[in-house]
Amino acid sequence: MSKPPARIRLADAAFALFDERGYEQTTIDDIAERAGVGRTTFFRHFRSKEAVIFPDHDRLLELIRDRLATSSHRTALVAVSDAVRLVLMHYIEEGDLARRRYALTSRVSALRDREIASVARYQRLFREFIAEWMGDPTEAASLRAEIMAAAVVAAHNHVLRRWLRGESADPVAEVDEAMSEVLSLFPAPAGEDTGRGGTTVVAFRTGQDLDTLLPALRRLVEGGAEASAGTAGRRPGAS
Amino acid sequence: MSKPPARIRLADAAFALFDERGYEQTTIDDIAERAGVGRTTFFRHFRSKEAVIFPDHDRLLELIRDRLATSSHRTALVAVSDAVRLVLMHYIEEGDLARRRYALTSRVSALRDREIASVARYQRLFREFIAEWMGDPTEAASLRAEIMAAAVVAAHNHVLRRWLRGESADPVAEVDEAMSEVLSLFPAPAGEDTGRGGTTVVAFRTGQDLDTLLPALRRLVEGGAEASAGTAGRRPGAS
DNA sequence: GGTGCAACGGTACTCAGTACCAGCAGGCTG
DNA sequence: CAGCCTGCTGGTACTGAGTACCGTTGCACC
Repeated sequence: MSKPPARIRLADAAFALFDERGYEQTTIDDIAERAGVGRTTFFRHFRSKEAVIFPDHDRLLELIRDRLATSSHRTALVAVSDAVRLVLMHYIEEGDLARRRYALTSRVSALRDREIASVARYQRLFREFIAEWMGDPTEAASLRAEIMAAAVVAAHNHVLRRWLRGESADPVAEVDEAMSEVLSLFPAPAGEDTGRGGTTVVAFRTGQDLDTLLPALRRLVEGGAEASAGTAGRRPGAS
Repeated sequence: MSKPPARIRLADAAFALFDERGYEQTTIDDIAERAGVGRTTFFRHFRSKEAVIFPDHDRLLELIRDRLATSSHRTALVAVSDAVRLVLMHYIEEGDLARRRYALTSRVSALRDREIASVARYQRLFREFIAEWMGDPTEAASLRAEIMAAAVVAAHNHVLRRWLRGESADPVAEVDEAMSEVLSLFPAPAGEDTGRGGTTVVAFRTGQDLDTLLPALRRLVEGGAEASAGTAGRRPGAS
């Protein structure tokens, strides 16, 4: 009966004590004592009290960075929505541990804040990747990259939280659905993923009927990418 | 020459010292001493060391809650994109103070994390408002609310940061633009803000030309909201 | 003057996190 | 075997944030 390594014992002890007495009511001394190690050893394995319950976000962040760097997707958004699956997978592999952590972060605001800060780092990575990928330094492109990254992360979090609450039996399928929902929000620029000669229809609402606006539609299609992109940002329904 | 109230003196002293020595290198004792008050008084005015430099998010959150509760906009997203302006306005009114805070949060990760956590609270409020407003408890609606809230906040933050960096002369106009960009991503359900009899065109990409898909388009338009909503999530370009 | 009250200062405490030092087991070399 | 290096460990002492409590001061109002 050889004892498991100190790191494992500390994590187990921490989770157990947090469950028993709550997070704030548990001191590092308590954790170290139950794990049968000295206080110093705790800080040798974990940077802080909060770090005990969180996964290694830095490593995961690096994993994602690599995945993005070597990705060969058609658009930045597809690459990112693919990479975000890594995060979901990581949590799923943790299984019950992830759920216990969720129960804690739901109750303790300090932990919730920390979780949110971690998520923000993923979002930032995505934003930078998208912006770089687009290679378009304009303001509009930068804003678009920001919104895209936020949408991907929000969709991921939504699915993840559903799974953590036990509301989802198949989170992988759900995240696929959620990602295509996000992708559908951001139609790819014309002539990019489809070959030339296709048709791009831009979404809008209008009080006119289809026949009335058909000529304008034809003009847009024939005008190519620039013309259709030019109207994408406006909202004809409001005029 | 009557001294300004202790709260102001403390905040001034804190900002000055943070600039001089850096955030971590400044202790509460330092701040209290420079402000000419006792250490106890510091904690009587601010809950923590971080709280000195942050605005009163709780109050602002309440302001926004009220604004949302009394808003009479056509869609939840419009109401939210309107309410988020309050946040921007608040920062703008702070003027130079907001910029000094930004310089600090950019350097000190603990402060950045705290800022992010605050922003997440706004986002959560927006998400809950949108979800409630939609009154649609389905999974798809819930996901949509989450993404909408994230997009609004991302767009706001983008404009705000530009202004904080001195890259924007007219942030109010910019946030208006950014919000209509967000609104254009989420077309309103049919028959809601436009009267009946209008036409809804759903965005998609296809390899076919306009004439080929025109019949299908007519069927969609005549089929009404359900039919068009049914195709909104798919991506014909991928099939 | 007395009373209530709000803000203040001081002391003492807990606890997270850091720095430093000393011990100890195992492997490797001479 | 002795010497030595290395990785892991425990202990002690310190700094600094945050809390609890208590006594004091200043001020308005009666």
